[in-house]
Amino acid sequence: MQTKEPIEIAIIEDQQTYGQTLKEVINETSGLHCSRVYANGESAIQDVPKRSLDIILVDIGLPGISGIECIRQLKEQIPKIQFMVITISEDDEKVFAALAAGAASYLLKGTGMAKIAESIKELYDGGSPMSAPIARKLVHFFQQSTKLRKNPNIDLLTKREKEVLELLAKGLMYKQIAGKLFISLETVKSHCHNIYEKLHISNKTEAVIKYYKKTQ
Amino acid sequence: MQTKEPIEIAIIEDQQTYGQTLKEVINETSGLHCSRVYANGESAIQDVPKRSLDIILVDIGLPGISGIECIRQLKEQIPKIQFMVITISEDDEKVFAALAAGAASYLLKGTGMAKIAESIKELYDGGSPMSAPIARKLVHFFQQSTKLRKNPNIDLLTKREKEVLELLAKGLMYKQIAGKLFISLETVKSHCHNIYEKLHISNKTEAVIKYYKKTQ
DNA sequence: GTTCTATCCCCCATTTGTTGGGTTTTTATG
DNA sequence: CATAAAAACCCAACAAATGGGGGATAGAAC
Repeated sequence: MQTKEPIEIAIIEDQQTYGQTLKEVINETSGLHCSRVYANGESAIQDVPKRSLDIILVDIGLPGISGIECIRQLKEQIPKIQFMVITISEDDEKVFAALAAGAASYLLKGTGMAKIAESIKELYDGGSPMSAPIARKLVHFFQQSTKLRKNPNIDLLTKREKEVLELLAKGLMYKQIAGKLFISLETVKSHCHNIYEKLHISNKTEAVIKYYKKTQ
Repeated sequence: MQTKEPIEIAIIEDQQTYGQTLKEVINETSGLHCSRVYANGESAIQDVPKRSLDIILVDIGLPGISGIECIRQLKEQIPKIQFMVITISEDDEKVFAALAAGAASYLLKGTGMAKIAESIKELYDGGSPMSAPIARKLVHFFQQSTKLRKNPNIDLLTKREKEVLELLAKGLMYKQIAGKLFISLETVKSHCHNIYEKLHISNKTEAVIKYYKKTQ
């Protein structure tokens, strides 16, 4: 069981002490192996493509090129490498930028070393370990982005009208909607007319815009 | 330290044995207290508003009203209650529906009891504990939803065509676009025709949809 | 019983999309 | 620089889709 290949790890961290500690802890953990600690993004971008790595731990507050930019570039070149951010900053902007850049895990500094080692394994096994507040941020983001009910007008629509709106938003023509709902073209027109009135708009395009805007 | 109020928990779970085990484990954990196990969504919806609860664990595969619907209704009535889904299903549809309905935590059945107890505390403290594959799904969703700006077709558009598309996406009519860009209606038509061809679509509405799909 | 919803119909104007021309300006490139 | 290609612009005529204004009917909901 101990004989299989260890997970190959590198670290990008400008604070020598912390980076060194991380490296030591990783190398003391069975199944994990860390060969390199890069002190900045530039050297990592230079060197990483020459190595065969599974996971890279990145601090995002680096001098010079930011950890986020570093992830973006390396992820594009070598998509199979997974990135774990380990940092102090937990402001939304950084978190979302890091994830958008390709990070799959985000831990706050302060996380215990044992937990970090465990998280590395979890990441390798297809998870996305997050510190508690980060996970919550993600869930919030998701909930916002799916919350369709921001538009109070939309509640004024009847069931049927909502159905029609959905289909409009898929790009169907009146004729196709009629076919799909087994009603006549005239009925579709009526429904749309009512929809437009209730939403205070005047055509299909605006309806679609309204529909997609609320999904923001 | 042990003197503060315990976290008040209820469970919605149709499988008696599992529900009972959960309850017992919770009540054996210091700081946690579970008074009720509801066997279905209906009874929970009836009774929960009368209690003062912090967290509800929900199985989504319930007879009758689904756990997801149950969360939606209760969350609307009492937003401060936090929901933790504990279920076997890990298909995207269920996961996303549950989170959209208001769940803040999602664990797969199979998670150890100790881990569940720990996760309850984490949830109460503002985290969003997720089983590994669920967390990864969320991250993927996020990355997709921010990344879709890679519609290669859109790069085929000329500068002017992009301008026109922008205005289409704002809901302007051809006539208005013509006015705004100081060109004739016929020119707008031409541009649109070319846009539709390049994007492999056939009308304004689809253009707007494509536009909004890529930008967010 | 009145109101709301869903369905259908007609007529007519407007908007949009297609086809098939053009001209001029800009850009690329040999 | 010359010239070809691409982009931006314009026109017309027609077809299709859309939107507005009238209706009307049946059934459900209140």
